Amino acid sequence: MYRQTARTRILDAAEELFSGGGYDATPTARIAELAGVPKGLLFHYFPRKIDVLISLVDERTLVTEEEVEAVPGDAAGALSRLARRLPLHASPAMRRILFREADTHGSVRERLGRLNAEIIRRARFALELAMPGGRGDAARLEAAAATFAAVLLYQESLCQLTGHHIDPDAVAELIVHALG
Amino acid sequence: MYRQTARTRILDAAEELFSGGGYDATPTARIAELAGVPKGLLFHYFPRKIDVLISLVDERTLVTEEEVEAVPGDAAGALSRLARRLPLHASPAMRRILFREADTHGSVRERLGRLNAEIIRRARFALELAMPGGRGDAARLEAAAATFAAVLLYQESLCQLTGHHIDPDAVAELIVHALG
Amino acid sequence: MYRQTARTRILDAAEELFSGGGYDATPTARIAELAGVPKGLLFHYFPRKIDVLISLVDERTLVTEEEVEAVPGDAAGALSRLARRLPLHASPAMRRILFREADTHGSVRERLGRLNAEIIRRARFALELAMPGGRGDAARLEAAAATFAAVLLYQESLCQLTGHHIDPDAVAELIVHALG
Amino acid sequence: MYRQTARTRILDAAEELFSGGGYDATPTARIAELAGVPKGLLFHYFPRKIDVLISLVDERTLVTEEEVEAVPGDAAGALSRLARRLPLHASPAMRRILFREADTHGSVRERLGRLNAEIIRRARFALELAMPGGRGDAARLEAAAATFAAVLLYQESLCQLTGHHIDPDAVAELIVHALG
DNA sequence: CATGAATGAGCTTTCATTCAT
DNA sequence: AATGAATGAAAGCTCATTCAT
Repeated sequence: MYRQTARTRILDAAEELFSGGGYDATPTARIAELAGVPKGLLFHYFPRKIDVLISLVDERTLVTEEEVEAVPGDAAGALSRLARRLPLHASPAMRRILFREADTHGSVRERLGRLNAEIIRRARFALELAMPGGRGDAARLEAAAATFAAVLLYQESLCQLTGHHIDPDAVAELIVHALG
Repeated sequence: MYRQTARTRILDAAEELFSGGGYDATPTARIAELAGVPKGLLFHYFPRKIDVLISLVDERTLVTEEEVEAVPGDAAGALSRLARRLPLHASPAMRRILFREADTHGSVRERLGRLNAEIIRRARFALELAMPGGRGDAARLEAAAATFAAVLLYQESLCQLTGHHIDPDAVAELIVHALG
Repeated sequence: MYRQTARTRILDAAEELFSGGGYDATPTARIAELAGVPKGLLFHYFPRKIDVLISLVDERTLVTEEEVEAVPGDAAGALSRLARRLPLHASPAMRRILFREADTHGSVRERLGRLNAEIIRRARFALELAMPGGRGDAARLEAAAATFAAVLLYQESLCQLTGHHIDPDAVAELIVHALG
Repeated sequence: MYRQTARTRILDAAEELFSGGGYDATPTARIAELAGVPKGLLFHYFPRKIDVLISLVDERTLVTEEEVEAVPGDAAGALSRLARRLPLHASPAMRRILFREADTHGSVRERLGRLNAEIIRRARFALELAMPGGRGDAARLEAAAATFAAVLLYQESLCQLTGHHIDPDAVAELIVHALG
């Protein structure tokens, strides 16, 4: 009746519900209901509840690790671009799931770790290329990259939890200035 | 039989278990068991499960908001000191609970919000006092304070989730350099 | 395993137990046990315990409100027939439940109210038709109908609670005589 | 601290709560709370919960069984007076308890049985004395007395449950007319 | 008498998961 | 693949009752 769409609709429903109320607080029955499929079918596609989360992260979250070109001399611009285009292909809902359920299952944690590493790598790359002459030692550069990654990763959560908004562009400019 | 200790032991047990497996994944029965009290007694002190979490945050978490002295000229030192002494009186376990269960209940979120605001306030204060002449505009100072707060708040989670360690002292030095 | 019978067996068991010990004093576990189904299945069909009672009243209690023919001149006979055939399709057990749990839930109360109204309507109809000339004013006729309804409704409870038996036929004859 | 009032206040509270929500639905804790006494004290005065109900019925319900004078010739008046002054000394709340909890415990049932018997006895007495010559045979007189008792006992419940009001005076007049 | 912490059996309800069709 | 009834362990919570002080 649903052909290949049943599985997709289950994942759609789970994405919405996990992102809203959290994995633990979402019964499989509600996922099936929202997906419009019978409860049994859910377990046909995903033998255990955790498999829904795992598949979600596996299939709807992609940390892009390809090389990026950087324009020497415009480190701030490169960081801003990084902020606007996280190396993460994922819907806002999936992002929330990724951060929220990081300790629910290893596969989620692993994905988040990869994302963090990739952001750091790119930030480091941008800063290195952009600041010729290697002013500022390696340790400071490392701290700068890690700081930028932390801000990017938690900016959204922080805003949601504390109401305090952080402007990534301002942080980018700040960091570049620190290394300039 | 337990005098005034039963309630305390329940909170002790909850602190340990919530910090370990999370609020949702911890049955009240296990809390009681670890506390060495009958299940019913838990509900004598805490009518609903969520009240255990609320009391924990209420009683074992204190965001200190008193004024702090700052030494003009040593902004990096002030930030380092802030990092080493968060304006938060709480055990490591309670800290984990605070960050992890922020979306489980409003009272937890509120406490985390207050903590964030207080860190930003102190960081701003330290930076303002330390950099005479007001070099660097207000917006940049604001970004610097918020960045430092984000790093302090999530440093521990980040390390736990991604394995990547951030050195707050290095970040402090970086930020001060940016405003210098 | 049970086909369409599981739900029926649950209602059967509930009917027996509610009628015996009362709604409040009957644990859902005993209903399931008597029905020979697992506890969980009861909540599959009836999400809350009260839904068992509501369904019971809804499905196993019918107040028939169709018109009735009355033989002019034989009011006592009509009332006796009314007593023997209450406009209520329900087992003796369901009758007991109806009277006993009237304040447990609105739906039970509503059903009992409808039954009372219907008995009064029929009694009035029988008396009106049977006594040509309208001897006895309207108020007396109304009191007669209400009295007969009260006796019919509570006759069984009264007997059970006080041990005192009332003969509806004698009351019918009495009432007709009063209006004669 | 309360001297002899504690026990009284417990009974007061129980009377209010039993009459409102019913015996089963009233926790002993709420009784103690409303009475303003600690839970333990309740069980000092009443070892089991049911003892509260029993004491209530024992002490706050009195079926008066003394002789009554009847005025020959005014049966309707005698019945009306009986309706207005039930041979029952009890608050409206206690009345509700008596009818509602009749199957909760034997002592309540017994009291209700005594009340019913006494009403029948008085109604019979009034009718016998008032109608000289013994018109109407004994069986009809018996039915008349029982009918009047049924109406008096359940009039209040009926009104509460079905919304239908019965006027005892009209029933009195009706019954007397039936025997006249 | 007075107190309220302590006790544990039992309650309703939830839920992931299985399985026959 | 599709269906939803079936299952039972476990959850949160209630409550009459006990008891040490």
